Amino acid sequence: MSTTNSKLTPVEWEIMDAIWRIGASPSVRDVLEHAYPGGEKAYTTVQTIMNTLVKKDLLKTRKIGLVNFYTPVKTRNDIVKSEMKNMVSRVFNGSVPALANYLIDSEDLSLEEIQKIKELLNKREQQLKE
Amino acid sequence: MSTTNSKLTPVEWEIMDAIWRIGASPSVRDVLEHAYPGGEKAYTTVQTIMNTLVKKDLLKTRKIGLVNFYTPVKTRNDIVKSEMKNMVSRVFNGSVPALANYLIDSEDLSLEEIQKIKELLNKREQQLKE
DNA sequence: GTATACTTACTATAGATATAGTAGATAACT
DNA sequence: AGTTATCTACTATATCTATAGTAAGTATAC
Repeated sequence: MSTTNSKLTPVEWEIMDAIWRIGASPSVRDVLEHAYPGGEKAYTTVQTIMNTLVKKDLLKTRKIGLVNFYTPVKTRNDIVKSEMKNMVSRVFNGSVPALANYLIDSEDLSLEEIQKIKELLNKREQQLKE
Repeated sequence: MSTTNSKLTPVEWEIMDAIWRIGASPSVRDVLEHAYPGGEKAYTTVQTIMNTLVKKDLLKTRKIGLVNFYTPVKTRNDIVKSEMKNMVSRVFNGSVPALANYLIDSEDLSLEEIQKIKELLNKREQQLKE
């Protein structure tokens, strides 16, 4: 329920994404290697960001030996959901069809993509009709 | 073309939205009255934000007498487009159908909404088939 | 024509963001 | 056991965000 809306900054997204992708409880080192294999950020930078994510209640730590392991508190889908909700309410006045309308008009969808989306809609429609 | 991606903060959105709604070249006072009729923010706060929007190239000013009038440089749709592009690439791996899939699964669309969206898709499909 | 109101430009400040360094503890190699 | 690497905790700093105050100029209203 109470999604406790802590918006994620771009870098925080990057790091959360790495953690979700890893799919376990990685250490700072693990995240660093997955997210920035070319050394794009310093170890301590990643560490700091991960700790602010703990503060924001998006990660939990458990220490084993001297190493901290970070576990996501929320699923990616939880966060996506709240970002989308936010977007829809802020930008499309709360209307999903308005968003759909925008997408259909503005992104150039191919015929295949349109087809795919229609199938998804049909499937959903069937589900609803029970 | 070159959307010069300056992300808008929440308050900046609020204010830009007011300006777009007003639909002309409002002054600080105009915006204040439309966006915060209950005096939720100080005049100078709005003024400051509008000036940072000028710095970010989202507004242009023209002074008449001693009053500045602010004109949007971009349409709301321009900004929405770049935010959506951002969202899609960051969150849905660049795939609009993935977003569609998410929406169809997670927001509870009514049968009518589904119907409406299918119509939009059909229309678009027709257009494409020429 | 002086007091009042409104506007701008500039300044201030608390908090967040992004980035990273340093010190001290621990483990690991030789 | 001494050197080296690794990890945490803490600190530092520049920039941005959100908010607003102040000073000084210009109109307006008696």
